Amino acid sequence: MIVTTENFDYVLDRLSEHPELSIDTETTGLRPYHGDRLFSVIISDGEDSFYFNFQKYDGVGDNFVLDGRHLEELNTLLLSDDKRTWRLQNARYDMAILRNDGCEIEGDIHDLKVYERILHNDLLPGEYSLGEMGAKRGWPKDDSVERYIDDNKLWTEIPTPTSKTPEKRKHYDKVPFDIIVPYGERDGTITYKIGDSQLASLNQYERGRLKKWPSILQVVDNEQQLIRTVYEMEKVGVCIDRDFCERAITHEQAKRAVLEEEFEEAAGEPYKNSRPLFERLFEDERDRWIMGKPTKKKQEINPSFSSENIAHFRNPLAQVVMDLRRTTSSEKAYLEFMWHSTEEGRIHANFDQAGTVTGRFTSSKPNLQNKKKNREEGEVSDFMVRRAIVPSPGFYFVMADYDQVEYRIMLEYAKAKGLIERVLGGLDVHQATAELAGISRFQAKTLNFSIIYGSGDRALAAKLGVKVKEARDLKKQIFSQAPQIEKFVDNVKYTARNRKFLFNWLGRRYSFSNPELVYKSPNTLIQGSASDVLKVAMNRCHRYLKPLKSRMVLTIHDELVFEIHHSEAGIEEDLQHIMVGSFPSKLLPLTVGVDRSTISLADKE
DNA sequence: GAACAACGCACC
DNA sequence: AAACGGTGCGTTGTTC
Repeated sequence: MIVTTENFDYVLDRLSEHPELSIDTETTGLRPYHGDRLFSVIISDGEDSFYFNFQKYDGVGDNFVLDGRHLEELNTLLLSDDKRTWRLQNARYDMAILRNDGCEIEGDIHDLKVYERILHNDLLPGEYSLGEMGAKRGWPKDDSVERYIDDNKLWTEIPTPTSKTPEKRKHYDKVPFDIIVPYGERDGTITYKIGDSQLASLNQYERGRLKKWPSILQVVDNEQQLIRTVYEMEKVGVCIDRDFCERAITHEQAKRAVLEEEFEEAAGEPYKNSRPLFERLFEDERDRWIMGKPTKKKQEINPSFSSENIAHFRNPLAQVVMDLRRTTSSEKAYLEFMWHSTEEGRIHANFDQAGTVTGRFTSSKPNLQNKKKNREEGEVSDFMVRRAIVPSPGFYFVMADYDQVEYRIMLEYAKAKGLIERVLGGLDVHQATAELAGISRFQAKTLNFSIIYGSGDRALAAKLGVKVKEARDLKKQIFSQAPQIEKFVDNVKYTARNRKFLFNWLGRRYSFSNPELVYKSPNTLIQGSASDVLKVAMNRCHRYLKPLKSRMVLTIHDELVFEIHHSEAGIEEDLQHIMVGSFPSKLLPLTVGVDRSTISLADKE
């Protein structure tokens, strides 16, 4: 029902009785950190959906339009009870939007996507939307608003500096009242009902759980806390050195212009990153082409023109292509930073804790987890992408990362005594493998990765640059010295194949209903275990930092980045300690390396 | 013309 | 017997 100025108090009273409510907002756009605002709030109690409208419409009576004072009142409901559970889809988004109007939610957050990942971790990426999750449970998708926007072209195409395809911004606030209201109310009801269904599934899991299996409730707990942790982290964001970006863009563009000219001169046509073009260009050295894998749809096998492969071409244009790809990608990264930064020069990227099967985060808009590190010597250029991210004034960066966390967790799982002893003695894990098996560190490292990634002998041989048989022998050699590793991998696969699911140390569940994908199970288990170590650590660090000025700003799979306030210098030791303690190891404790980085620009001057 | 597939490249 | 894991985002060419 629509909330009016007349029934407002009654509705608020009624809602305040409920320990569980769903909440959703309709907004002017999808960018809460770039000025988008809510124009309605929908709250459901399982029986009814209440549409709070804050926008004027032609032909809609004034009593249907609530104002700032109503929103303030509504906020008292949001804040009233820290025991209430709020159900939301993509909670951090609505929380950020609500904050723009001075509203904050107290209590527990039941995020549908987060729950769905924990409970039914075998859906396709697109199936964690409200529409799909509802449709799966028998409540068909309502696309009336999307359709209206499309049919009436209620969107604007905004050109972006990083892409040829413009961004399509939809104007939800232009959708007529009588179309948006039932749609909003329905979404509210479905949000509530999906929440019910998820709680039922959770109870079922717990009832069917055997004593020896870890409880999925630990994962639920940790993920629930994590929503607030990530919310705060996104709110802080990171500081961008925009002057640096601008200089870097000029630099990269100049470089690109020279290279493009060079390319066109030699090739006789403008540069394009195109397979057919490369096939023509490098025609006369077919003998050096590396063929790829058969494609999914058609059984085609195409040559690969990746930089790794064309590096061995005779034609000097190969180098130009490599340089061009590198330059454009750097240029894009800086442009992306400029595009996503706010007027204050900050980026509030999106960190999705439910974005992956294993439990890892994804990062987008922009993705801050794939920015170039420039670790090779001689690769030092005047500009490095990560240098565009700087500490806020008054802070310095601390980057804390787990040392070879996945391999260490595997040793712990496998109880690989010989290797563990060597690592405890101070060797890094690859060196330990090398010494135990009597091979080079490079060979050991490659092999370790192949175990963790579940790669076959052929892929391993390709990486090592040897024959398949030699790769197989090398593997045998290591397994004979560290039989527990082989046993661990076999056991995991055996369980995945026969029981069809696995738990990691915290209780996260992984399905393996498709036997063809069982080879991934050791990787899933190890990668996922490491991801939960980091997620536990994130909550603990966040709690530790709460009374302080210092804060967590980034999470990159096995690394946390903090801004430490100068007045709190030294607390990185505590954070390191918290991170180490977040995995309950019995044989091989994790270790965490800490790097301190540049003081902020403002402090330098 | 939009949607999809395939690829390339950055990260862990 | 054999399968190299998990991501986001850009371009290009193909298909509907």
